[in-house]
Amino acid sequence: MVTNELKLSSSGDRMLAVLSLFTIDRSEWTVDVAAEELGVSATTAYRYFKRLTNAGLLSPVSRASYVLGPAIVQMDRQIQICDPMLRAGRTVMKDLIRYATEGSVLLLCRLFHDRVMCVHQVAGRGPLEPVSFERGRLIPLFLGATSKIILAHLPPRTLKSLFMQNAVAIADSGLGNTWDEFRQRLSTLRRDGAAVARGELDPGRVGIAAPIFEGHSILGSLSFLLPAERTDDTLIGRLAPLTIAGAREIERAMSQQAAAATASPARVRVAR
Amino acid sequence: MVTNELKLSSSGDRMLAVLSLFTIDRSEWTVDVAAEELGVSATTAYRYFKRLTNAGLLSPVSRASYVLGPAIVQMDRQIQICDPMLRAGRTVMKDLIRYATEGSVLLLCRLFHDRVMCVHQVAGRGPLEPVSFERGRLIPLFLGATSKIILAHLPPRTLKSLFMQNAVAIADSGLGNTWDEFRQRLSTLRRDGAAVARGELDPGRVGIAAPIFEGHSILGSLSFLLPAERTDDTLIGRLAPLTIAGAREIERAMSQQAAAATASPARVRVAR
DNA sequence: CGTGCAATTGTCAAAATACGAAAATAAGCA
DNA sequence: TGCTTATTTTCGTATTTTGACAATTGCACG
Repeated sequence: MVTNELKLSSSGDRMLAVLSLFTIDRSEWTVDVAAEELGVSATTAYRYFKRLTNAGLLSPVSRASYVLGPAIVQMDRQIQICDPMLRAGRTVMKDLIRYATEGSVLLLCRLFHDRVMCVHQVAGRGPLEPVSFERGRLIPLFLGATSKIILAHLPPRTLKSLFMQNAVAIADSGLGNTWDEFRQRLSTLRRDGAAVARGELDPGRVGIAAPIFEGHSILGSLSFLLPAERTDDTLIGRLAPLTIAGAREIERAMSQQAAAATASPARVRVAR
Repeated sequence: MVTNELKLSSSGDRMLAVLSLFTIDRSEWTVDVAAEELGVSATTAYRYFKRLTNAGLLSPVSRASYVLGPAIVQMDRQIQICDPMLRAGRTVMKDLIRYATEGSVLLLCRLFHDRVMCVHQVAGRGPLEPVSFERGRLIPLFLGATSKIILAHLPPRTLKSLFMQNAVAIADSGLGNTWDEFRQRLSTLRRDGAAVARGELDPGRVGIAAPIFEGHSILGSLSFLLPAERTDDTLIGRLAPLTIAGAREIERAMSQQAAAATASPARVRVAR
């Protein structure tokens, strides 16, 4: 029988697996239940929880339950302040949003395992319909411009195995029914330099996404989300090059940061 | 010789200690340097980094460096959405901020080890001077109204050991020069139900803080930060009871949440 | 202010694995 | 292509981890 549980060979991995139990749907765990879920004894589960609590990654709440802890909030702040892509992206995005029509949003996203995560979001002028793809949320690699342009730049062997395991999802999202079709579509995306998708994630929105690289490997993407009713091909034709240019700017800013960091050891000046 | 390094007896703890290497001042680490800092072999450090990277807690960046990873952003979102105190606090704070003068801020803070962390912040109307105590940031237990009101409600034995180890910091922050004075001041704070401090963290601000409990143990505090020039005793006299009432509301909302969660297993309904 | 029940922390020997050193690969870079 | 640096493997040994059980703590409830 094939299980889709991750094979965890070492004890350290098992302890970290505790963290992945905590999801939005199940945000509180008791030690007992977690022990059962993980397939370890209660004693061991208590040990894991204690360590994670000491590290601040978990925090006890009333009556024997635990939730994710404050160290996460702290580290998130650190990422906000220090993460190279986020730092570079923030500046560029603040600038770029001015070109957007009312009700638009800019997203900065990042590849994470086999999905894509939004790490920053800048809203434009005007009333804003809610964006379902908010900061911290994961979406599949096959849905939306944001994801597709990242997908298109994954290494061939990764693509092959993704295709094998997700043929249905891939067909559903219009990326082709055969491996050859799939390869073809992605190749086109790469040539165009940007992906455009209509209403794949949020019904009322059009997405335009450009890839962000570090060296030769794909890191994430920068995308415009525009209100569908006010978006035609002319607008897309104008904003696509802008998005691509923005992505290049982010890359440039990142490599400059990296160079500066090498010259004098990486220190960001901030109030502590 | 006394070292102030944490004694880490187990391997799991050592692995988690990797995470605490990452600070705002040193947000990028190479495996080699981290290995040296942790006092483990390079091989072991590679193992730790690999595990943490698999869990998404770290993320490689160019040229052999690592930074905190995307799982943290994801978990932070989860906390934003699910954390009982944050959920309860958000609602109450949005309401409460209306009572504040221009340029005010409301903070929701939480005890974390021997410090206090801001977990949520709501700005009032009007131009806002920067608040140094922003979300995710830690401050000592002895500085500012926010901290002092939490300190005042720690269990006696904790207070005793805190006093022993921080006599200087405590004296500096006006909490007393002797154990008896210290006890006296804290007792007064407890009786008042709220702490008031002027310019202890940000020079131009006055803080009014009320404690938030869960059961009998102190969890955190709710505080108003007001612009000092527009704040007199009359205003403080009005806002202090409001702050206290807000804290009680948060407690009530939390216990209601907990009750609801027990009735039907804890699930928060959110778009995924 | 006990009493009882659940939560949590020791104890200990067997079993698993983490450890470091050195060698082997892989990955940039010129 | 070579060269340097980063990362993974290998392997025998020492250390930890693990789980069953016992002991203890800590609330909640009367």
